Amino acid sequence: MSEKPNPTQKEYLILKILWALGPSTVRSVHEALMELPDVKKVGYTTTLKMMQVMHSKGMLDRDEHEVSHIYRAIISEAEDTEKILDEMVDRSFKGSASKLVLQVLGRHKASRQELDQIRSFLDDLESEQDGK
Amino acid sequence: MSEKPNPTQKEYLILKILWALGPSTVRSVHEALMELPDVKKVGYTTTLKMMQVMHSKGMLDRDEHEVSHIYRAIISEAEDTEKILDEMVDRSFKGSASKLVLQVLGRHKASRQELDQIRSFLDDLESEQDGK
DNA sequence: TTGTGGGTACGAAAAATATCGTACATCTTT
DNA sequence: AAAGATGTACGATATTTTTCGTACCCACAA
Repeated sequence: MSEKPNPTQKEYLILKILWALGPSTVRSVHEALMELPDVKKVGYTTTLKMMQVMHSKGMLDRDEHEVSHIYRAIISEAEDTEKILDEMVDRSFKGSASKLVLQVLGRHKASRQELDQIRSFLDDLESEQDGK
Repeated sequence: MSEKPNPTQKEYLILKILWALGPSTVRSVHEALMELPDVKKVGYTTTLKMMQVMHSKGMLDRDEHEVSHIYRAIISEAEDTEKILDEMVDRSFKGSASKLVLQVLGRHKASRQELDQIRSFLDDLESEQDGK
């Protein structure tokens, strides 16, 4: 029964803005959208309609109490990230999370503090594995 | 005039199959596609056309030397993964690769060997930082 | 020679997305 | 009260994506 059509690319753009801004009016989203480089400029009603459709698809929630409605993404950025990461570990890294970790660390320099933080997290994981 | 329209969801499905199978004929891709759970069954010519369109969009490359052409994805799975990961670190984790690492490790259990592997990678990074 | 079983190409219809015009309602300011 | 500035709603149109039907090609078996 549940068909969950993932957001299209344009819809995803709106989601990202909503995640960045938090619950917002169509106006704010529209303006933020128009400021993004590389996005075609469209009229206000286009963004409005877009968000109305997303709402009817159950992607956005909205508070109609105020004159100008406040929209919020139903799926959180964290959930979205998690989903993508999980899928990536499975598919691209054949279930090996460490491969992904290595790749990420190789490409993005982390500070000494961050590295230490990871290290102590590893410690925790290991002692957990050793069985309490 | 390079407009790089990312693959749509259906197109992405085909890319994933191509990554999994390696260069293949439309027939193979179509069959693999039909075996996937949760995907609507469509006719062979649909998959064919889909791949022809992707080819004309420059997403797929093909060897027409043989009767039945062999298609391959132009962007590699690794490049795709990298792109997504980079974007994710920037946007979701505000540039902090370690946050992403922590989240991944927290959700996918890694073996002792894997953890050690990460650890030694961290060592390398640090000694690099300390200056040779 | 006449199927039959692959294949490709491709126009066109169907379906889904994206864009906009216009009608309407509410405030605020003149 | 009329004019502006903002907003929502929503039908229509435009554009893209997805799905097929059909025409054709070539090899091979009957």
